[in-house]
Amino acid sequence: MAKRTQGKPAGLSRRRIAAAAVDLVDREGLESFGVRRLASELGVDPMSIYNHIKGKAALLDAISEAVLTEVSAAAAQWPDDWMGIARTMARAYRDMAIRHPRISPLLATRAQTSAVALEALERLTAAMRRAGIADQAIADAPLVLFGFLNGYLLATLSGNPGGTDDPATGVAQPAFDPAPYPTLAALAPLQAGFGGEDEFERMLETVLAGIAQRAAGA
Amino acid sequence: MAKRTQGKPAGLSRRRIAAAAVDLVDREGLESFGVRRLASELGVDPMSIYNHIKGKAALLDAISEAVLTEVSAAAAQWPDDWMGIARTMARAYRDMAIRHPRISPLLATRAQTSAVALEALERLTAAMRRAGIADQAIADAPLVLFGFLNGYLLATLSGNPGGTDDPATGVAQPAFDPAPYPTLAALAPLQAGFGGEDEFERMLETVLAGIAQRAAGA
DNA sequence: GACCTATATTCTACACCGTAGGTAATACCT
DNA sequence: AGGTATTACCTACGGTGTAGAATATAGGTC
Repeated sequence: MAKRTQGKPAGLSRRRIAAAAVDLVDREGLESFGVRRLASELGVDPMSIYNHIKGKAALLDAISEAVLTEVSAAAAQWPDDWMGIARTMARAYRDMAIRHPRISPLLATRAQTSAVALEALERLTAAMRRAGIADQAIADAPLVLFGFLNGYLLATLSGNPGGTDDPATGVAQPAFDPAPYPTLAALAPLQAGFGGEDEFERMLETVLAGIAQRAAGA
Repeated sequence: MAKRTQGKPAGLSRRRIAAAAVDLVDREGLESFGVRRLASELGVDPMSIYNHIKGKAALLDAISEAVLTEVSAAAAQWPDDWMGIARTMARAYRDMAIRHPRISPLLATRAQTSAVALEALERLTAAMRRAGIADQAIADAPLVLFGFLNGYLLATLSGNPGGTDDPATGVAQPAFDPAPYPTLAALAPLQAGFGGEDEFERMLETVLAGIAQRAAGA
């Protein structure tokens, strides 16, 4: 009966589990992700994971934390002006989301209170204060910026503006009847770069312009 | 053996199922929602639902569609100017999200290609064209606006900016160590109305200002 | 009215899920 | 060397989505 291998160390750790979970979700998506799939990926009993992470919800938190850490690590040095900081943060955030398109919905859904997130917000708001902007405008800015980022990335990374297109060929198909929506149909060609870098930069500048205008006391 | 009641009509329909699903998610949340729960709510066998809606994914689509219809029905009459239309749409969208806070994550996550959604976008973009705005700015506007709306509502409706507060008393608790984040700590009082109407109006105007500035050819 | 067919409903069954509770083997500290 | 805490595993329970088959009603055709 001494067939068991129970106590033998499997080298599990919160870090290793989180890394494997990120990989697994990247490969197979959030839908099919689960404790048991992850355990079999790690060659381990499902229950072993519970010694390091309390449950599935905590597992998802660990995934969020792991990819968020990538974001703050991305920018080696930060600009001094608040707009530069905001731009750098937004781009690093988008780069991460593109690296992990199936994880980014998690970030948008779950409240962000981790240390890395708070550090980033502290950096941005401190720079805005240095620039002499009104406190209320500063307090509002992060929610406007990250609200937009989350919503925009959610929209562009999972689906497209009506219809399926082939990511390989990049050929978009309208997939809606153009007759009742003449303006949308006319505008469709301009949405060719949906989710692309140029589009992102345009929209980011649009949002930053709004924040800047309010910062200027408009 | 003639105890079965199988063929007896239960009065199911796509509409009735969707309405019950909306009610159920409103009451008990998305986490616990499922085909079986919904079926027992309707006093019906789980598989009966499949005669009207193909599966769980289609069920979630039906929920989205149902609440989206509320949005377009909300505005009795629309302004003529594009900013007025955008404001009206944004407010109706927020009202719906507040009525169904546990459903709104669904809208942000799933691509919106339903007729009601397209109609709304057609109305907005047509008004912008009438105002003589450059096509690229028009084409970008909906994604900026609804990106922000989805991200903002996601953030405000499920959780708050770091820490739990009691919705009854409305007393917010920072719940993060203020020492490493002096600016955030100083700004915390200004986030008292987190998720409130005043805050929403300020941020909506911020985003609209950005769109307007680009519309003006900046 | 009598028959036939399409459709709505239910039943059964399967593979999977998250996780509570209990047990064994190792690692670490004294 | 001995004792304890940690790590890992096993078993089991109640839940899930849904494929497949059985059955009773509704509606059209003669």
